[in-house]
Amino acid sequence: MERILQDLKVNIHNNIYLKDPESSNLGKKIVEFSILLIDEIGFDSFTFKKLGEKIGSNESSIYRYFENKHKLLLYLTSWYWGWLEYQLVFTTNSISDPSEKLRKTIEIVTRTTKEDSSFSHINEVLLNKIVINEYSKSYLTKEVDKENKEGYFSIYKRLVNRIKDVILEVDIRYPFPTSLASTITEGALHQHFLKDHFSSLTDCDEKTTPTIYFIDLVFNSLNNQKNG
Amino acid sequence: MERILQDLKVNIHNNIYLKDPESSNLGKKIVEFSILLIDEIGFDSFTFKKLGEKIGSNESSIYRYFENKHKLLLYLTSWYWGWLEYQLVFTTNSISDPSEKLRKTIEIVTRTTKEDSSFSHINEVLLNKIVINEYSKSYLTKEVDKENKEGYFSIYKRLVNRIKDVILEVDIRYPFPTSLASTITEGALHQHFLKDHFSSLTDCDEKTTPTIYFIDLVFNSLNNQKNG
DNA sequence: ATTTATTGATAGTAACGCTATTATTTTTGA
DNA sequence: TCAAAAATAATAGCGTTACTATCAATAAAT
Repeated sequence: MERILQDLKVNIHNNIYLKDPESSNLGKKIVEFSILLIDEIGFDSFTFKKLGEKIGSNESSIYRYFENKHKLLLYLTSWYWGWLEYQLVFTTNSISDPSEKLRKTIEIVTRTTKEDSSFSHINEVLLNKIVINEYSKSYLTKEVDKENKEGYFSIYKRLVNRIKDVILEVDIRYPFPTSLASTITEGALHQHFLKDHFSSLTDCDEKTTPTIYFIDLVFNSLNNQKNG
Repeated sequence: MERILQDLKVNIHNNIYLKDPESSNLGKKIVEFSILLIDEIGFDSFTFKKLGEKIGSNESSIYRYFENKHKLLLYLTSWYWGWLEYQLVFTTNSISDPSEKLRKTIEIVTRTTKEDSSFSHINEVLLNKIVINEYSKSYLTKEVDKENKEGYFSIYKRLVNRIKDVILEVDIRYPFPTSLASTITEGALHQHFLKDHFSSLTDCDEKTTPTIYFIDLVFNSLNNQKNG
């Protein structure tokens, strides 16, 4: 799997970028260092000018790859969800027992990324932190419907859909599989955020992980006689 | 209750504003029209200059009430959570049956605000929409820890804590009452957002409300023999 | 009626979010 | 290997944002 992941190129909707950042050294540096800089100063203070200074390149050159920092965030988060999706598919497709498969699925989606899988220039640990802290900002905009129609969120949607399918494999009669899938995905990010900044709003910590919480939550709702 | 709510003044941490907007006509106009304008153009495009034009007042005057638009958002969302908390307390404190109390609590927290309770100058219907679309932006910042220490999120935290207490009244042995409470609160906003913009990521719609989904989710987890 | 507080008007500044133009370097492919 | 093409860098510029400062005009309070 490690090898497969290393050779993998996440397929990102090509309207998100003006020029494919994977197609050049500068492009890769933009991606690599934008992750470091966004993690460091936050997306709100992040600018292409600062990024340019960081990589010894010019602001105007960065604009040839991405229209604006919003599109760059869409790129980074799409990459993250695509990467998670691959992990999900490769890890769970050999599991035949539906409950075991769901358990593993929840684990992959809700766990913290602990080590940089050395995927070339992309630091997945920091990218995971960025997704926790900034992902919501990519869709909480006035342009969300237009961008959704353009397909900018399709990888994320496909991921949530996969989770929904795994849920239904365990309990075909559960009435809210899609909402449960989106609750797990978004809720896990939220519990991680709370763990780091609002510990009084979560039971999760290093020991009681979001994974444990969500596995309990999900399996309590499935195969429950109340359904149907 | 209507009367009580009309006379109510939500108690907002006084470092959020420079001058209490409730203390003057201009202050009330700032609050009233900022809700309309943020709903109209979104928080990202919202500026004090535009608000000034809208209310026929000067940008610099608005700056005498709020340091910046971030603080104004904190004010509006704090007000919203305080208002919700009052509804919660007044509606549920007479309910003695814990399950019934929890059911009502979930309903209040997860439902859409349908009519403007004519609370003076504040349009709660639009404010509810603003909370759905913008609340995350108030805490997904680099300053969150400092602002949390200052107490800017205390109303929200108190609300989630109340929900946690109601959960524990139903099932004292449930191991994740705080996470469940924060999942309901944040998750409801998210499901409403999905319903409006990503219908393929939720089972909720006009008929199947977030309330129905969360009541099912919560009660499936409580009084479950697996606990303890 | 006059001090005091509030609001408005104007100006200014640094940074942001770009776009345009031209110069320089790097790549390529004939 | 040389010339054309492509990519990058440098510079400038423009409108807007996010303020701060100053001073004038009004309104409120004593």
